[in-house]
Amino acid sequence: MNFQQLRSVREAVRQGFNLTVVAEVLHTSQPGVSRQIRELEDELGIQLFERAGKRLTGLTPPGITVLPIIERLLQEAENLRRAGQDFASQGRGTLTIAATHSQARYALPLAVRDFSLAHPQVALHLHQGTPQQIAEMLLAGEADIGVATEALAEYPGLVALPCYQWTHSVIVPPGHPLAQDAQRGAPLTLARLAQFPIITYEGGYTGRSHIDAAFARQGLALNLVLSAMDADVIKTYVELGMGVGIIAAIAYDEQRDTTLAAIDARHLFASNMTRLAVRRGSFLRGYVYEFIRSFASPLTREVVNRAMSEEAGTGFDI
Amino acid sequence: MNFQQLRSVREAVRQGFNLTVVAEVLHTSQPGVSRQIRELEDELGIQLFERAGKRLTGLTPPGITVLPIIERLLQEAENLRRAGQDFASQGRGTLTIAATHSQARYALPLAVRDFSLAHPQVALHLHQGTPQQIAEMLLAGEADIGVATEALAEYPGLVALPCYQWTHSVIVPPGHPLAQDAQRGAPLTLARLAQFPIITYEGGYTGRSHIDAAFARQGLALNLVLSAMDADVIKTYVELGMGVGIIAAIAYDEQRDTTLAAIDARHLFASNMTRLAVRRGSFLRGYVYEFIRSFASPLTREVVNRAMSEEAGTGFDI
DNA sequence: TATCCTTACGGAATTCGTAAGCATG
DNA sequence: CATGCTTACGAATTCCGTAAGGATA
Repeated sequence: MNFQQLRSVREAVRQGFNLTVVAEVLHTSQPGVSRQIRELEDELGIQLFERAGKRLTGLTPPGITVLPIIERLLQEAENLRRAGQDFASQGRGTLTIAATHSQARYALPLAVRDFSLAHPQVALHLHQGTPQQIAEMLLAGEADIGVATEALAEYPGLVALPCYQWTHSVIVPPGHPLAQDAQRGAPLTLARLAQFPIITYEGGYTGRSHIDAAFARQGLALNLVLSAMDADVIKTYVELGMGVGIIAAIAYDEQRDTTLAAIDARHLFASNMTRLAVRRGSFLRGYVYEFIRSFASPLTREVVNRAMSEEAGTGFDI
Repeated sequence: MNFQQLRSVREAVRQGFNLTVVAEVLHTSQPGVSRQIRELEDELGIQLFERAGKRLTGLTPPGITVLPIIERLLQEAENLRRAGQDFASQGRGTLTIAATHSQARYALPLAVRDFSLAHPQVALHLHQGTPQQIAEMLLAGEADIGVATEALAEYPGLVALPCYQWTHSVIVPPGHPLAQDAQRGAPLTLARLAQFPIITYEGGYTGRSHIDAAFARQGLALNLVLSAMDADVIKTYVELGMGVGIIAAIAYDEQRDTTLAAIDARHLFASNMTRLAVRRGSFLRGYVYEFIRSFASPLTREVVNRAMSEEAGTGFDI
């Protein structure tokens, strides 16, 4: 039994049982892969793959049982290598953060700047994507840390840690009827909001689910004129007068956004929990803990380790 | 990175950093072991072992961090092999049970007989030892299942499952004053018991702790004339009139033990919980689950799996 | 001085890629 | 007939054990 055999099996499953592709991915020859798999099957005494003639078509029941063990083995091997690097490279290394636009733009900058000052030797990579893409990157080991408000807590392969809570704000051009309401001290209601065309986040992004839920609960129709993946785009169209924006409160900056007025809307929509996730079972290099800590100070090394060793919870957004 | 390197490191720690011994244990040459370790250190880029001159003296901090990862890797490799055997050998195989004398003699026989009838292809091994030895055997992978009343729940590396509760009985020769008390209907008390020389289990065995605790709680001195590791020995000396025996109630059989009288003592001593333990993270072959089930029917495969995936509890005897 | 680890070296075994063969959609 | 897996074979590499060397308790 050796690691190359295990890699071949794992990759064969990932690549849809096409050994030619596996060989390319593993930078080796196709007969080599074929042999690795056969040798492992022989040593274990079981067929791992269903075969239609010569082609592999899927996993056998033993293969299904054994695959998780193989994946754990390979992950631990990866952990070993990382642990080595962590000690050997005295701070040098790479930190890959996968985040949604909102997080990358409004929540992460301070922590990222501080980290990069404290660890000039660490190359930072900031990837953007949907919450689902972020989760996939973490699971594939392509990112060390994921940050998003949605979805992360629903993957059992990930450990999602609550970072901070935030609420929505409504943004309008100055002089907009809603701005006048606010100046008169009239509290904003969903019914009033429903009278205007709305611009907000794409479905599945940045607390959009809570917006839909609030309108649905009161039986109101959301007159959505435009949806976008980030607050900057939303702001632009609100400035153009296309409608009323609903964005994360943290995305509005009074100093900078002088062409817009913000109205607090925390009483209208359920609050959101932004979570930071890592892959369950990963070895985290020392500076990864430090980044997490500087992003969300309650998340000490101990807290993170405890969460990682706990059983996968039910995990849904608050 | 390969498994032989990992085995060498693990064994070096286990054998007290003596590579000559490691080589013997691994059936290879000493320079081979030396090289395996050096190569792994080179590949990981860190020293795993402290060296005084040429001799290894202990683990470095990186070594301490990395050792648990190595142990997990090797255990998963073992799991993989076992899973293979489980499918390949269609029922054939080996089941090693480590138990205390009491369990082997009084609790296990029925389950063992049933199992051996149901699985004639499985070679059964019944090892006897102290609870500590049983735990060590499980941790070392030398036994599949451990059964004991003491200690097992205190090892975080083990998963201990409660099987059944039992209490103590007092045994005396017929005609003994205590037997006469019982015939008159006078309930047995600790104070009365303290008037006689006592024969019971060795410290650390079969509920002995609860016996000591009961006497201590009432400020009574236990007049221990003899202690033994198993009920059969105790019975023998009670028959000889050397003293009053305190044994597990299950160890007295009215049919067989005609030369002795038993007096229920469940009201005097805290009841005991016999536990079955397996190593945390082990792959259990199908028939292992079946044996567990037949020994303690509430312990279904699902119950066992759930317990194994739970976090290590505080774990002390009830 | 006995124990224990490292280095050096040569033979053996393993490993791997290329080329050819064969089955299947 | 193109795709995809297996078999065959030879070269290169790796692996491992023996023998010798050196440091330490």
